[in-house]
Amino acid sequence: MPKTPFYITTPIYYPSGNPHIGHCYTTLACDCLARYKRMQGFDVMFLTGTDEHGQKIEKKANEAGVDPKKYVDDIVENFKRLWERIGITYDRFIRTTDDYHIESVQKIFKELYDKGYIYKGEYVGKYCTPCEAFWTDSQLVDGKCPDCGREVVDAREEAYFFKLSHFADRLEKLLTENKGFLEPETRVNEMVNNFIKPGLEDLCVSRTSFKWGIPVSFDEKHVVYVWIDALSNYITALGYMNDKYDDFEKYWPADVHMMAKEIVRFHSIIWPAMMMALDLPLPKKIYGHGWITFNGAKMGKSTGNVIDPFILADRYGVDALRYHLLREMPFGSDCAFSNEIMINRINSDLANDLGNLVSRTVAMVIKYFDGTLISDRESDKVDEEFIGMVTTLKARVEENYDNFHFNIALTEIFKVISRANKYIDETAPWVLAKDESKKVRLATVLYNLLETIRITTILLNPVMPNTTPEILRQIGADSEITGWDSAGKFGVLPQNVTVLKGEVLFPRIDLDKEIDELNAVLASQNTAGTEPVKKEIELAPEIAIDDFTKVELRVAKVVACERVKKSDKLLCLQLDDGMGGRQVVSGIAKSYEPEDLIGKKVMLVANLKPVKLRGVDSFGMICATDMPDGGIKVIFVDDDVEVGTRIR
RNA sequence: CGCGGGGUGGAGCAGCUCGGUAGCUCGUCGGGCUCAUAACCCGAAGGUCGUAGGUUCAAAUCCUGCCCCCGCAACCA
Repeated sequence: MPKTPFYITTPIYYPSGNPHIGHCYTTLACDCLARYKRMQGFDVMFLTGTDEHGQKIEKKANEAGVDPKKYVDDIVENFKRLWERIGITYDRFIRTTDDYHIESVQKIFKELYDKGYIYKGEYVGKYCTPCEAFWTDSQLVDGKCPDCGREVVDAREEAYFFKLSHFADRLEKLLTENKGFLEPETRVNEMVNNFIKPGLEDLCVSRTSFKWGIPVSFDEKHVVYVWIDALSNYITALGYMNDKYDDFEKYWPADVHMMAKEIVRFHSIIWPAMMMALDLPLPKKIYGHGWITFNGAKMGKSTGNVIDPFILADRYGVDALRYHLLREMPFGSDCAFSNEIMINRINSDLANDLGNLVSRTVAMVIKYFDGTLISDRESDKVDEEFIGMVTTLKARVEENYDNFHFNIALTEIFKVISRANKYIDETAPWVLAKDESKKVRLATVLYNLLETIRITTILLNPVMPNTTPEILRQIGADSEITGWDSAGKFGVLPQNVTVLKGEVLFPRIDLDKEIDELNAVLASQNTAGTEPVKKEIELAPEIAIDDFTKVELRVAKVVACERVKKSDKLLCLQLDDGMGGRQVVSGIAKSYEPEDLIGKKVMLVANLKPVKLRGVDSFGMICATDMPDGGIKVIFVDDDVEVGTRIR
């Protein structure tokens, strides 16, 4: 009987910078699922890869003075190195710069065009030259570039559009009626209310403003923009419209696309619409997990809180890292990461409970039976409840693995491990050992413990694939009795099993000492990183003095200030500018209360063209800086300076 | 009135659908055990279940108002 296919994907990651622990979770979750499904006997296809095109990479490569392909080649190697380091068993790695992918994307684009789902459109006056960006009508803010606020020009730029709007009804139906298509379910409302109900706009799917992308085959001045290029990877990697592979029929539709929550939107709206347009089956499930946060902030390079997964794996072991991430991340929400949490988790679960259980059990078999149990058995009433809990564990674990509740599956497993430790106390083998007539009973107790270890270890294998074989070796479990199915049966180990003393599986970590050492490591990294950081500051093009004097900066005093209604970020300030006063709206409400500003003197850009923000007129702007933590600091002027004074 | 999630002992969470002893993990304190990685087992302390009302014999759980936090959307000129 052929195995049932199971297709699982991570997003393809954007190699504009090196991978960090945030990337690890998604990939680990997929890896765990892939290993689990393989053990169950599925024919698994586990795909990951990199999304290598786009303006940002083109720009970074230019800055680095290298060819974009060369630039991504190096970073992609780092991704692959990390996956190897943490034991990721992907079956296929796709790069959007791979020839077969390029070929397929061009064909897909053409197909969509031929079917009428892609059409050539044209903008008038919606191109921001400095930003090199196109904007649709609704994206413009008061007719200006939403990124930089500058005027957009009437460039008649052409671009191809995908008829996303055409699929709005079907998408809404898909999201709301097909329970389980998008999980966690809370995302469904977000998508429907925020994107579909307000009206889906057609999607711009080509660019002429940069070259680092896949050319549109029938119109070579365009390159395919990220949506069709990147999302298609899930089918091109199977050989859809190319000859490189021939797995599309076998694996499509995907069983699950796994990803972090911020890209759920693209996968639950644009991607299914593309499938609909191509008349292909829809993926079975989109799953958006939470973020790993550090002091409440998302893990990422920009916030400077990156925890190097290589360092963690080196210090604590790959399996400890895998276990920690999968154990801590709850379904649907974020999980806080800190070294302290991780060390405590490793100590209490892995060292104290699991490692110690194996250690003490094996030690007793060696001590009381020279390593080989006798075959006679004598059960007792206390065994029943315990064994019952162990035999039913597999079903509970499967249910949770299947639903990506890795944390709950692990909790269930460790409940049993904990119960086993208690069982030792209840049966007190060291007491039995003193009485020769209790020898059979003693063997029974130890056998029950070994079986419990065997079963829990098998169930832990997808999460801790490096350590579990060693545990099984220590308890004398041959490979024939470590299959997934055997985790549902109690009594599989030979009655006269022989155990082996092994290394300590998970050494306890001294928390205080370890934190000190980690801080030292981080400090040295930070010092090492200081120089390059300085170099990365990129100045805007040089200007002449008269360019600067075009900007009229004047001192103004805040006389009144209030929040702008229905806005989180905007304050409306009444300024005394020495020329009759004016109103300015400023996006600083997250960092300042209105009363913080009243009476203060600020720098006013006095000759800025007025705009309307959230319906409120703003005549100029006040100068402020962005802080690294996302806050804003207004630049205040010394109180001695007269209102209205020109600044230069 | 944009949509949604949440506020439970020191920390992190469960319980809320189907009202009735507030449970788990970590931490703290005390005890037990000695097979084991100073681990393991037991016990204790510690909670106005955000807040104000309402329904009820009875509310963490149902209803209403309010406060606060978070995500998505909008908004930084």
